[in-house]
This record gives sequence, structure tokens and C-alpha cells, in this order.
Amino acid sequence: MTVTPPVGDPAFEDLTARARIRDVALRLFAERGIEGATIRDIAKEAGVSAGLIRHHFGSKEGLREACDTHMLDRMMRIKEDAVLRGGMGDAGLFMSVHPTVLLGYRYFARAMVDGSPAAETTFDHMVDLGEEWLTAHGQVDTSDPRAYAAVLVAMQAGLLMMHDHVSRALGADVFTPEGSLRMIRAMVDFYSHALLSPELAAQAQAVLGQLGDQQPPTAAEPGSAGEGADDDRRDPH
Amino acid sequence: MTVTPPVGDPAFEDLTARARIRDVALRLFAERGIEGATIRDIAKEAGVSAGLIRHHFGSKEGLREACDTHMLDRMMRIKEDAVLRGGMGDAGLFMSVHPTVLLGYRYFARAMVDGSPAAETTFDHMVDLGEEWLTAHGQVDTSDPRAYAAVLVAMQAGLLMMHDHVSRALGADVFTPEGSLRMIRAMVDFYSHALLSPELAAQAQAVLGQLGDQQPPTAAEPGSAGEGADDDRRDPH
DNA sequence: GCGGGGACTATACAAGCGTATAGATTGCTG
DNA sequence: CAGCAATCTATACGCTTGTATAGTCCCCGC
Repeated sequence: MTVTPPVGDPAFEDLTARARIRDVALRLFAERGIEGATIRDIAKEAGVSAGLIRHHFGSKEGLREACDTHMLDRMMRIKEDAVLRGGMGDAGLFMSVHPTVLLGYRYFARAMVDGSPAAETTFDHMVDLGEEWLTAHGQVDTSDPRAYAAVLVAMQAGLLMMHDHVSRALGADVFTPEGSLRMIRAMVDFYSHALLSPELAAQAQAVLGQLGDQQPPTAAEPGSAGEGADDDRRDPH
Repeated sequence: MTVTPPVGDPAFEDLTARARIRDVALRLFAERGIEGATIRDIAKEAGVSAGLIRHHFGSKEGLREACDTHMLDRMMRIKEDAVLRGGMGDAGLFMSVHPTVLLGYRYFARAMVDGSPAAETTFDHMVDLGEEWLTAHGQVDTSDPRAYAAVLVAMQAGLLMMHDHVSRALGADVFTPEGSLRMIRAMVDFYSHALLSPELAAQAQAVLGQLGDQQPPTAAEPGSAGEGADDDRRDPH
């Protein structure tokens, strides 16, 4: 489950306690979520007392904000570095297997589920990037590039959240080289071919057109299907 | 944020307390996660005492299992109903806007993040279905239909987890008719066209081929990019 | 040498959690 | 009507959580 084993890495003990706490927090927040990772757990894995976390970061929220800004900074620098030394050709693919970037994606994907300002910023930024890319390489004919980009980014982030289920379905951990290769291959397949045939796509478009005119079913419509067979309802008396 | 307002729906008060608790729990679990929804919150919204939940379900884990099996049963019955009365043509599209199915998807997507046996079963089942569909309608040429299906299902479920970020990017709640229509339109666009051009796809395939031969970068390789500029490292003394 | 301040620990505290238990209420049945 | 079982509430217990505080250690400038 762990991506970067904290103890045992000789560079880890060389870090200051503050950096060690932050790195452990980044990993545990990504793995267990904000609420799931306790101050005491982080302190234990970082090899410090719980009080020291408060001393350095003020509160758990402060630690989380420090994680946010630090990881945001790291990923921005990696991204700038990548676009500087070469086009986004295979750089994007390389980045997806870069351990730091992978941790960053996992961290922010988790933060998006838990809710955090930095995660929102990251999401919006990636949607902006995707929208620009779509309009620049205008090969995808969509009438709504922003919605398209939003769906794309959300799916990508969501895929990371489901990693252990994908691993189970594949029979191989997607964070090992073999598993990740197999998953990325499937992703490339997914991105390079249309899933829906032109007939199915036209059919879906037609249904969407009808749905756009009439009123779609709202949430306040229970009992339309699959209900009424279990004894939920109280007997009238 | 709420999909089905509990109080105000005249059918809601007619339910037994047990069913009321279960329905509220399903919604709160889907919205806030298992840990995020407390027994007391559920009791409050269901209009009962916290002790009654224990009386009916034994424990929080019991309540969760009851939610799992109940929602599993509901969705299976809806699915059977759908395939019985017509092909899966636009039924799949209709189902995606069906309020009960939408709640079910949200519930299980959340349960997949939190980890639950029923969520695993649901995920695996959907992967199986997707794989069958892919091999039956063999229009997508992938060498690994299982991985393809797993990625597809994971992305779909992950998209639901990111709904408020998609809503923010779109400027409209995706659970309102307008927002959902716009998102589903983008999804149909996404599914009916290839995102990557043949050139980019070939390029990606080539990189993947190289990556398959050599050893990909492992997790234990820090400092490759974007590090070393901040004063993390302790001064030697 | 000697204050002084940052790094760090140990301990305690209030709040919220799931859970347990005792008792009140209700409705059915003999 | 008595009795019993199911339903439901009120209250408390133990645990974990984030947080607060007091105190120790150690390096560094004067």
C-alpha cells in the first residue's frame, strides 16, 4: 500500500523533523484521507512526538495547508521543468509514472474528495489546462470544451481513487511496474479509440436531445422501479 | 448537496423507523462517507434516538451492511427490470439519471473509497459486465479487455466522487437537470470520439513499448526533479 | 560562562465518537 | 384486564481525537 517507505530510506532521516512530518503527512493523507490520518499516527511514523507537530504547524489544518502549498510548489516546479526541457510529447506519460507526481496526484485526488481549497485550485487549474489543450489541438469536436475537460480531469482523478479496485480486477497492484504498465496500456487504448460506435453515439445524442426539451426526472420521484416489494411501509392502523 | 430531501417528502414519514434510518444512512454515507456520517447525525435526520439505530442494526457496521445489501438488492432489481422490458440501448442512459440508481452509484462509489465488501462486489460485477459488453460488441480493439473495463468502471465511479468539482468548473450543479445534461453531453462526446490522434496514440504506444522492456522508475528514487531547492535537509554539524 | 530561544517531549483536558444499559411506552394476545 | 414482547428514549461509559500547557534539552551569540 505504501508508495515510499519512510523508514529505511537513508535520505529520510537526514531531513529535518519538520520536513519529515510534512512528508509522512502527505503520504498518510493521500492513503487514508484527512480524517483517517491522525496526528498521532503521523507523529509515530515520522519518529517525533505529537506535540512537535503542533509546535511546527500550529494545528492539523495548518499541517494540511503546509502539505497543500508544498506539494503544489513541487508539482508546479516539476511541470515547468518538463515543459522547459522538451515538449509535452511523452513528458506527460513520463510524469504519470514519476513517483513524486504520482504521490501528488494521489494526494490531491484524496483532497478533492475530502474537500480542500488547494485541491479545488489544482482541479480548476487542470481543467483550464485541458480546455486549452482541447481548443489548441482542435481534433475533438465537442461543443462544450470546458465540460469535456472537466469530465476528463474528474475521471482521471477518480481513477486514482479507485486504484485498489483496479488492482484487484487486474490481479496486480497498479503501483508496481507491471500493474501500472497494464493499466496505462488500457488507458492509452481508451483514449485512442472511440468507445461508442457512431450508431450508438447518434442514438445517445438523440435521447439527449429529447431530454433537453422535456423535464428530466427529478430526485423527488420515488417508487418508479424496484420499490414496494419490501415491507418498508408501516401498516395502516 | 442533498439528493432526496428526507423531511417534506410525504412518503418518508410513512416509512417504518427502520427503513427511515436506513434511507437516511444511505444518503449520508454517500454524501459524507462512512466515518463522516455519525450515528447521532443519522438518528437526528431520521427523527429517532441514537439508541434505536443500535436496537435495529446492532452496530454502525451492521447498519452499513444493511445499507449495502439493501441498495445492492434495489439496484439489481432495477437492472433486471430494465433488461427485461427492453434492450440496454438507451436504458443505460435513462438509468444514469434515475434518482435511485444515481443514489446507488454515489453510495457505492463512496463505499469503494472507504472500503467495503459490497462495494468490491459491485465494482467487480460492473467490470465483468463491461468486459462482456466489450467482447460482445467487439468494436474497441484492445488486447486487454479486462483492464480496459476496469479503467472504464473506475473512471465512471471516480467521476461521481468529483461531482462538486465538476459542478464548480461548469458553474452548475451536476445533480440539477441543467448541470447533469451538460455533463452527460460531455460524457457522450468523450465516449464517441477518440481523444488521442492516431499520431499521438502511436507515439504513446512506442513509449509504452520501451517502458515495457526496460525497468520503469521505482518509488525509491527521490530527488530526480523539483527537489533540493527548499531547506529540507538538516545542516551537517 | 551564561542567559535565551528554538526544538522537542510528556501529560492533561474537552469534545465527539460508538457502544452499552436501564427504563418508558406501545400494541397485541391470552 | 394482565402480561409480554417489541419499539423507542435517556443517560452514561470508555475510547480516541485534536488541542493546550508545562517543562526539558541543546545550540548559539554576547
